[in-house]
Order: sequence, then C-alpha cells, then structure tokens
Amino acid sequence: MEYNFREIESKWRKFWAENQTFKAEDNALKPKYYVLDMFPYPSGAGLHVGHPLGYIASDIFARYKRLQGFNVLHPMGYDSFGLPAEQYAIQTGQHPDKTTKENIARYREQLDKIGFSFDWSREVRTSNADYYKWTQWIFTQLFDCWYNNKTQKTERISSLIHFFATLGNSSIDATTDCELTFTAEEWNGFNHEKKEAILQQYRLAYLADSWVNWCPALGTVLANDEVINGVSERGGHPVEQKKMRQWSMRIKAYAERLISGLDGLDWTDSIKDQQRNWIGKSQGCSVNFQVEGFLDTEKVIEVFTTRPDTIFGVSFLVLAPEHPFVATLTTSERKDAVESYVKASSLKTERDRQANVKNISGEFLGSYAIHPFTGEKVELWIGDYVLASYGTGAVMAVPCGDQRDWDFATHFGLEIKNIFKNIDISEAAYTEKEGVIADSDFLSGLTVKEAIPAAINAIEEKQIGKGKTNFRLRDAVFSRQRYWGEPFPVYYKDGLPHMIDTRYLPVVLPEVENYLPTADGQPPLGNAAVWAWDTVDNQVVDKVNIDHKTVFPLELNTMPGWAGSSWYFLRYMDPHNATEFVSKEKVAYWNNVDLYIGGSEHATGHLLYARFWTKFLYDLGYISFDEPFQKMINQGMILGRSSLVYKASNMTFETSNQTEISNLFVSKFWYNYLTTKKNSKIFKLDKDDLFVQKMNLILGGEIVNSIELDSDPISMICSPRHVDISIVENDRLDIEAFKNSREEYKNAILVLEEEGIFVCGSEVEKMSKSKFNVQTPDELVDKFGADTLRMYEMFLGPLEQSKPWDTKGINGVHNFLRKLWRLFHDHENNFVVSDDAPSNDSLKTLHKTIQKLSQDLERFSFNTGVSNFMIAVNELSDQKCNNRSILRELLIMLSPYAPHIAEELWEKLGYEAGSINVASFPIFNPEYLVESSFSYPISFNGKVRFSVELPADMSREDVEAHVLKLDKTTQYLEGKTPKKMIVVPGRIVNIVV
RNA sequence: GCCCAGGUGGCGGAAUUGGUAGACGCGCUGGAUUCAAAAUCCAGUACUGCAAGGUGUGCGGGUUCGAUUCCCGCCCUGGGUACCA
Repeated sequence: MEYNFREIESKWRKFWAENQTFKAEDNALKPKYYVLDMFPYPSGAGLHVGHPLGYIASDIFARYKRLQGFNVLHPMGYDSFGLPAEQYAIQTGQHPDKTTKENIARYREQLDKIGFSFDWSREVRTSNADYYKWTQWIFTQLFDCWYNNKTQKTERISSLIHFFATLGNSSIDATTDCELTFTAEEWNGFNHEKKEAILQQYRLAYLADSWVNWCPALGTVLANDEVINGVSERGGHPVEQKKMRQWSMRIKAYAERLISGLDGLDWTDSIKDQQRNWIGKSQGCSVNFQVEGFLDTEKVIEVFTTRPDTIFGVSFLVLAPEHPFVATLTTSERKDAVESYVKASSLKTERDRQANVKNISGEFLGSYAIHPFTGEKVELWIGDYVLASYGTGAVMAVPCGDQRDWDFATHFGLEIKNIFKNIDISEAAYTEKEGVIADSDFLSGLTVKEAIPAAINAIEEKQIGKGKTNFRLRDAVFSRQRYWGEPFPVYYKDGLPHMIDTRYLPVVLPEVENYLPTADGQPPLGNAAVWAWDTVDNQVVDKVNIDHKTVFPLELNTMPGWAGSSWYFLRYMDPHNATEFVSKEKVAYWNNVDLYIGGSEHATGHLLYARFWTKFLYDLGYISFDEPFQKMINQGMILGRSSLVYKASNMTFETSNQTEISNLFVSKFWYNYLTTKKNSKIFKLDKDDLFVQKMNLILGGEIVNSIELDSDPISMICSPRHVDISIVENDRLDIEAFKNSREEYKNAILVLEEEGIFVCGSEVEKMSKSKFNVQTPDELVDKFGADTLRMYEMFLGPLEQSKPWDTKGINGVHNFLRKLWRLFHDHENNFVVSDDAPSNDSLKTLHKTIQKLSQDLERFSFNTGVSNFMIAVNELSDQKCNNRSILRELLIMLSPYAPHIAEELWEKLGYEAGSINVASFPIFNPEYLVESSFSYPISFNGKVRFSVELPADMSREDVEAHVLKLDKTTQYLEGKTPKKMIVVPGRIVNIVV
C-alpha cells in the first residue's frame, strides 16, 4: 500500500502523546489564543460523526494559530455530573462514578483516534472533588454577595449589613425580593433570624419558597430552559408548578448587563436575539389604581405597562388569579364564581394554560378601581392570561391597543374605548407603536412617541407610579433533588442555612445505598448515613450525631448541571491550583476565550449562566474580563441519512393455489411503481401487469392472478421500515445481511430491480439509534483514516449549516490524500523530491493556495479550504511538481487539516519530527500571481458572448478601442452603434446596444 | 403569530467589495489500461435544442451598463419563542 494511513496515524498519535507536543505553556512572551469546545457530557452512547464536527474545526483553527506563532490554549474535559448516569445507576445499581469513568474512557479513546491537538494535561471533570471544591467555593461567594443597582456592581453582604445598620434599607437600590422598608433602628432591633431572613432576600444565592418546575417522573426540579413546551427537555416528561424551598440564583440582577454586553460579542445574531428575548427587557411605567371603597393605601393595585400613553383607554383591570388581593376585592355576589375560577386555574398546569391560549376565560370580581386621571369606575376582573410571576401580576386593560385585552373585552362584552385618532378598531386592536392619541385629556394630539414620556411625567408628578424597566428573565432555581451533582457546602442551624467555611471544602459527595428519593420524599442524599456537619471538628460525620448544638444536618439537594459548566473555561487556565480556583496571573495572561465552538442549543442555558458567573467574578476582582466567550461559532447539526425498505401492506393477492404471500419487501422502483398506480386510482393489477409478472417470476410459476390495492387514500401500499445503514451501500441493500439481521426477515420475499439489486429508499433525519442511521467516527477512521475523516467532515459544507451525513463523497477526499502522497513519491513508492528551483506555474499555484487558504481560515470557511487543497494538488500533479520548497509550504498549510500525513511527509522531507506544529504559516507573495494578460469576457447588454486575451496593463481606452475593432464585435453589434461601453480593467467589458 | 437563519445542477456545495453562475468533490456517461476486477488515467456532464441559439440561482416586481449578491412584496424549509402587559 502506498499511503499507509493506519501505520502513519498510530505512529504520530503515539509521538504526540509521548512528547506532549500540544502542551500549552503559561508563557507570557508569546501572544495567547484560547480555542475552546463546548463542554461535552460523556454519554454512554459514545460519539457519532456529528459530535466531532466542531472539535475538528476548532482543532484546525488551534493548529493554524500555533503556526502563526500564538501560544494556544486548546483544552478538553468533561461535564461529568448529570442525569443519565444517575438514571442508569437507579436501573443497574452501579455507582454513577464508575459508569461515568467508563464513558469518559470510551470518549477519550474515540477522541484520540481523530488526532486532536488537545492539551490533555489540563483536562477537568466537574465530578472530581478537586474541581467541584471550587464550584462550591463560588457558591459560597454568591451567598456572600448582593447586587447594588446604583453602581451596577456586585458587593459583599458585609457592606449591605453596614448600610442597614446605619441607614436602614429605604435609600438602597438593590436587586431584592424584600418589600419591607425599615430604618437603621428597626434593623438593629431585629433578632438574628429576622435579619437573616431579610438578607436572604438580597443574597445572590438565596433560599426561598418559589414556584418551581417540578417533574414528578424525574423526581426533580428543572430550570426554565430545561422545560420545553411544558415537558422536560430530557425524557419529555410532564412538568407541573409546585412551591418548594429551593436555592436560587439572583441572575435578574445582571439582566441589564447581560443584554447590553451582547453588543460587544462576536456571536451570531440569532443567538444574541435568543438571549435578548429570553431576558425580555421592556421599558414602561408602573401605575397605581385605588380601589373603590378602600381608603387604605395598602389596597392599591399596581400595574405595569409599556404603553402609559394609552392610560385613557383603560376600561378595566385584570388581575392574575393568584394575585393576593383577589379574595378581599371579591364581592359576596361574585364569591362563588371567583373562587371556583381561582381553584380551576390553580389546578391547571402551565402546559394547560399555554394550550388554551384561544380559550378566553375570567371572572368579574364585583368591585371597582378608580381611574387615576378621570376618576371613573373601572371594573376589576381576574383572568389567567395575566401571569402572577411577571410584572405585578395585574394589568390595566386597554382593549383598543392590545389584542389580548381586545379579545377579553369582546368576549365578555366590556367597553372598548378608542383613543387613537382616525383608527378603526372594530375588527382588531391597533397594536402599532405609532399614530396620534385622541380623547385623552393632556395627551390628545400627541404622537405615541411623544405621549409615552408625557404620560410617565404626569404619572410621576401625581406620585401614582414611576418609569420602570421590567425583565422577563426569572431567577434561576439552583437546587436539584438528585444524587449525581455537586453537594452544597451548607448545613442548617435553627432552620437557617450556614455556609461551611471555605477552608474545609470540598464537601465530598457521600455514598448512598440507592439513588432514589427516600421513603418520606427527601432527595437521594437523605439516604446517606454519613451526612451531618460537625462544627467543632469541621468535618462530615454520621447523622446519628446530629444534636443541633454542634452537629447539624447538611443540605440534601445537589447543584444543577449548569453549576460546573458555568466556570470551567477558567479552570483550564490553571487546572491544578490547590489554593485558588484560578490564579490572577494566569487569568490575566490567558484572558477570555477567543474562539468558542459548540451547538446553538445552549443559547438560553449555559451561555447565559456562564456570562452571569463571569460578571459576578469580575465584579469581585477575581478575573479581568466580564464576558467569557468573545467569538462563538455554532456548528450545525449533522443529520443522519436513514435507509428504508418497503414492506408490502394493504395488498390482497389472489393466487391460484391459495399460496400465502406475506413478509414481502419491494425495492424502491416497485415502491414508486405501486404508489403511482394507486395515485392514479388503479386499484387492481391484472396478470399482464408488470408487478404481477415480476411476482410470478419470483415465485416460479403462474401463481398470482391479480393483486388488489387498498383503495382507501390514507392507507399506504408499503410501509417504510428503517434498516441499519451498515448493511446498505450506496442505497444498495446487502440482502444476505438483511435476512440475517432479524428473525422476522429470515423468510422475507424481496422484489428486486431489473439489475437484480434491492435499492433502499432514504430519508434525512436526526441521527438516532432507533432509526439505525448512526454513523460512528471509529468505523470511518478504521476504513479511511483520521485525516480523511477530518477533511471530509469539513468538506461537507459550511460549519454553521446543518447538513445530511452521507459517506458517498468520502472516497473523493481519501483520493485527494493519496494524490498528495504521490506528489512525494514515484511509482515504486520511493520518496523523491527535487531541490531544483520551482517553476513559475508551481509558485503561482502555491501562492494562490496560500492566499485563498489564509482567507478561508480567517473567515472559518473550512469547506472551501479543503477544495483549495484539492485544486492545488491537482495542479501540482499536472505540473509534475515535486520541488521541496513548494511541497514544504504546502505541508505546513495542510497540517492543521490532515496532521498525521503532514507530520509523516514533513519528517520524510528531513525536518525534525513534531516541528511542523511550530513551523511558520507561509507568507503570501502577490508577485507570483501577476499575470501579463487577462482574458476579457466581452458582453453585450450584460450577456457574455466571447472573450479576448489582452495585456493586463492595457488602459481602459485602449481596451475599448481594441474591442470595438474586433470582427466578432461587429458581428454581435448587428450594424447598430453602441450606446455606451463599460470597461472594468481586469474584470469585464460590457457593450450597451 | 413574532424573531432568526436559509432556498443555486441528479447530490453535498462554490462564487470574499454587484462584474464570465455552477469552483471542488460525489454520482453518472464514454474511452484507455487489465485475462478480469479494483485502483489509476483521459474526455464529457445546469436545462433545452441537430445546431445557431434560448432559458436558468424559490416566486413576482424594482434599481443598475450588468443582480445568486442591493431594495420592495410573497411562498417554502429549518431553528427559537409563545398570553411577558
């Protein structure tokens, strides 16, 4: 074999590992470049060809940056806590740590085969105690901080206590749930419990009773981004709302910075938009409505609106059914109806509420609010289209300007005031934010844009509300009722949470006998015997020692999956630091991630949480930047191409000797044939029909007389069945393998095509085990080599696009590498290169390639990069070029894409092994591309007719004169005089007739 | 519904500031080599037409000497989101 990729690739993998070729030095002399792949969860299924797509791209870029003289940090590790390992543990009784390690080993084996230039000395695993020690540490820091809105900065809780003790809380602008106002004297008079309860409402990590997404099937709480359409992201189980005491993260505090920070990031608009929508900033104003019959200032209904300009269009107010005032504001006549409505909506899950968007429902409370400007009575309603958890849980309904209010008003026959000048609202609300306001006292005649600030002014002057910004973003629930996650460094004393001193971290995950919740419904950690905190010896001790004096119960929840992944990119900079989560020097040198590659599915989860923690750590001065990922590329999904066989169904065979015909599979041609028959309403196939004849041929006699096709238009003549793609090649089924693949296929009758082959149908869909369309990288590496796989995955198309996987083209890429090999070898596979001066053609090919390749790499266009290598090798082969100086440069450029073959040939060229990784990327010299002549396309009215070779430096005027004199020009002019002539030197000539 | 991305041969895709649409690869057709096959090499391959030519980048308009590229309207596919006041 000439190009022995198996030998070459194993040789260099070994070399790289032994020589630690890709170890990144924490060296401040070279400029740094940080290339990171999104943290993988090591699933039991291993990698399929879709997974390494991004890794290959980032690896190419990392290697390219090394060639440019950068000190490259390109690490890999595992997000190794998580649900699947735990569920597997529940099923099999195996410790998740064991199965996780096995999965990681398999991942590593698969990754190693592809030749990535990861610095494995920096590997991190979130489930390692020396990693989660620092996750716990960060949690304690969050607990110890609050957010100052005035300075837009995180501060230590001690500064807040100082404020409280000297000024009370009324002058503090903090992100808080605290509604109580107190003076310094009052604060100083509070007992410890009361103080701590108040502080909880300020802490960034806080314990609170909150409505959570409870998933009974998984037995745990889920974050908002883990719930998709009312079911769990993992497993698709129903989710309901439940009030539970949970740890939460006050991410809301950072909402403004999380939105504005997006502007400086080099991410796709689509991800930025997703984050913006998720955070959901809306600017508006709060307005207080007095309630009729209540002088008590406590009974004021506060609403939030983004359209204060429509305040004179208010015709009723709607409260959420959960609004605290509902019971008191309901009159006795309306009591029964309102109570049953409140009860009915409390029983609805969030999903039901979402599903019934079209179903308008609500009840009149019987009481009235007072319009703050007109003094008119305004009906009070409840309706479940108003959400308790957003804004104030109450809205001022303006049916003329809001479609939901319009629908509600129309449904219940409520008044619809029109406050828009010359706008018809009889069919629908007018929701555009433009136009002129009418019938609105001091706002009349103003445009919407003028009226909004004018209304806010008036509202503020009247002291019935103020301009306000609301966010849709909710605080993130941080507790999970699971075993396989980071334990909280928290014990409980008198019902209050206390942090374990950071000196004693990590608090190591205890052993349990089983991974299910306890009989009394506690999380799995409730099963642990040794799970109490001894505040004297500062260690975890047996629960029997709990005395609530010096030994206390520990937290039973664990942290969610996103805890460990919110800061892992920092740990890679300093993975073995035992005294800090990352040293200041190292974080200052490496800074944030220059290039982050991963899927877009983390848009509102990981990518938001990691930004939040980064801003937090930045505020505290631990790190020197407040955005973690400067540039991000989201690779598209690789879809599987499934193969289908067609099982005959809904066909009735009329046979001469009662032969039972079942288990019949037809090839693609016959599938199309039968479908066409049915579609043209031919339901009976006679003896002279092609398919009947074919059947008799197979059965060996005149057995089938006719076939009846089911005439029901819905029924399918043949039902497609997935077959394993490993027994199909180029859509051709391996019939033997098919029959042996399943018991029921043993006696299958196959109706083949003319050529005696069985052709499968195909479908492009997500890669999954159940569709038998999973392609693992391992098989392809075995068959073609890692270099071929790397280049082929890149060759498929633009990185960001999702595309179907199809191995059809892989031969083309493999042939390219063999052709490259032949450039360096003669027919007998002897290594032969020439030291002669290269030809001008070869220099031109080389420099054209340098130019295109650099441009392609800079814009992450890896697919065109591969094409350019192919073009270069084709041209050099045609030129019979084997010049060392040309091939050397070509190899350097190729080494990021196909590192193994590049190393091998580099060594053969006589350079030091491994040194191609630190060679210099060739410099483009435009002189080699200078052409003496240019072939001008000559077009008439924009249509190209012919071309003519002219000197490249010919002036515009000369080109024009020359072209006009040509016979062909005269021919195409057909006797007419040109109106205008456009000459773009070096580009085109266009003659307008 | 709203937001975002995309729509180019038989297929994956290319065309970087508006300038020869279909690079490169697959597949297919024909040929060379071979006892034969694989591999390799050569030629062809958008559609239509015998040809000259005509038509072509989802559809309909527009700007321009010239549009896959810019503008307006629409259709389709994929992703996100969903009573957010």
